[in-house]
Amino acid sequence: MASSPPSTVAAALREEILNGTLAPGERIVQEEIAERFGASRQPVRDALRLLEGDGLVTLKANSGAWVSRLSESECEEAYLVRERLEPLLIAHSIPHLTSAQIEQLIHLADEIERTTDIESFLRLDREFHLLSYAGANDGMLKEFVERIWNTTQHYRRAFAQLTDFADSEVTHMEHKLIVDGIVRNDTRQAELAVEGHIRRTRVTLAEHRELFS
Amino acid sequence: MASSPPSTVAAALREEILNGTLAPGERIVQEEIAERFGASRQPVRDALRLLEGDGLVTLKANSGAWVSRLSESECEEAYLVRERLEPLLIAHSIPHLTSAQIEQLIHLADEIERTTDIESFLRLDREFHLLSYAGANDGMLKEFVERIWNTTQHYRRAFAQLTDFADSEVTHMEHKLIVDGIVRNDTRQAELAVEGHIRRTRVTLAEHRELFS
DNA sequence: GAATAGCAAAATGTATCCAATTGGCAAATA
DNA sequence: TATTTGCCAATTGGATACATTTTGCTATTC
Repeated sequence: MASSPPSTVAAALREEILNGTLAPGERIVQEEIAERFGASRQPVRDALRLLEGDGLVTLKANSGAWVSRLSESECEEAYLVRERLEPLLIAHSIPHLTSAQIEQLIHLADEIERTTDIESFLRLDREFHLLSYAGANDGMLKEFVERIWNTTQHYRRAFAQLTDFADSEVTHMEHKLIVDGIVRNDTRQAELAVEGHIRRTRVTLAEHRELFS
Repeated sequence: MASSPPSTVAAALREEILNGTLAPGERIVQEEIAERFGASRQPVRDALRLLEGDGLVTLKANSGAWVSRLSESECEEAYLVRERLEPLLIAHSIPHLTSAQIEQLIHLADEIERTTDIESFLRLDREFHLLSYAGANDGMLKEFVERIWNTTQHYRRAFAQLTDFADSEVTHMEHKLIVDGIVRNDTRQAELAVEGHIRRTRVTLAEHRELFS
C-alpha cells in the first residue's frame, strides 16, 4: 500500500531525518534527491509536500526546502500538547489491546531497561509508546501524536546524548507504571503515568536550554 | 505572503469547501480546477497536496481527489481533541490579548446573538473563537485547532440547519462566560467555559446520528 | 572601509507531452 | 440471467524543457 514513488521518497527522507542523517536546518535540494532515487524532480516535489504536511520539512516558495527546526518554546509547546493528547489516546487504546501486544509491551519495557546504546533506546522507546496506543481507533489523534514524536525526535536524541541517560532510572519506573496500568486494566493509572512521564520530560528538557542555541 | 499560484488555488478551494460549495465526498478533477484558474495542472496538484495536509482533501494514488468526509466516530474524536486543546490555547492567549481584541470579542458575542442567518452564524462563531486564541504564540497548536475547525465545518453547518438553532440560548450564554473570563482575566473560568462549550456540542451532536448516514 | 547596486549562477516553479493506471461498459460464456 | 473477461475512454502520474526567482558575489561609489 502507498508504494507510489512520492511515498517511497518521503518515507526514505523521513527515516533519514528521524535517524539524524539529516539534521534540523539542513537544506534539501530537489535535484540531489531526484538523482539519488533515479527519478525526476516531480515526485520529489510531491514527497517534500508530504513531509511538509508531517511538519518534518519547511518549504519556502521559490527558495527551497529545509529540515524543520524547533525553537525552545516550540519544543515545550509540543510537550504540553502531548500531555493533553496522549493520556486520551492510551485510554482509548487499553480496552482494545490484545494479550500479544501487552506481552510485547512488557518485553519492550524490559529491553529498554537493558539498553545502553542511545539509538537503540530511541527506537525502543518510540516503539513502546506507539504500541501502547495501537488499540485506539483514533486516526487523526494518532496522526497528531506521531507528528509530534517525529518533529521532536532530534531533540530527544540530543538530550539523551547530553545527559547520557542521567534520568534513566525514573524513566524505567514510569514505563513500568504504564505497563502496570495496562496489565491491571486500570486505565486511569495509565493516563496519569503517561501524563507524568511527559510532564517530567518537559520540565527536564527546560533545564537544558543549550540544546537550542 | 504566500501568494504563489499553488497557495492561491488552495486558498480558493479551501474557501469553497468551508462555505459548502464543495461538499464532503465530492470529486475534484485536476483539469477542471486548472482551467478555472487559467493555470496548468501542475500547480493544481501542489494545491491538492497542500489541502491534503490540511485534512480537507483525500488523495488516492492514480485515482483522484475527493473532499474529505468524516464518519460519526471521527467527528466525535475531533470534538474530544478540541476539549483537550482549546482550553490550553485560550489559557495561553488571554495574557496577551489587546484591549482592542477584547472589545472586538464583546462585539462579536453580541452580534452572534442577534444573528438568525446560518451562514452568518457560522462565520461569526468561527471568528469569535479564533480571535479568542489570537494572543497565543503556539503555532503548531493553532494549526491543529484550525485544522479541526476546518474539517468539521460542514457538520456544524448541517447540525445548525437540522436543529434550526434549537440550542442558541445556551450557546450565547457559554460565549458570555468565555468573554467574562477574558475580561476579568480569570483564565481558569475561560478554560472551563471553553471545555464545557465544546463538550456540550459533542454530546448534542451525538444525538443526531442522521447527520452521518 | 562600508554599503549598495547590479550581475550571474543555481535552484525552484510551470507548461507540455507522453506513459501508466483506473473504472466502467459491453460482450461473451457458463 | 448472472458473472467474468477484455477493451476503451478518461484521468492521473512522470519526464523533459523552459521561464522565473532568489541569493551571493563582485565591483563601484560614497
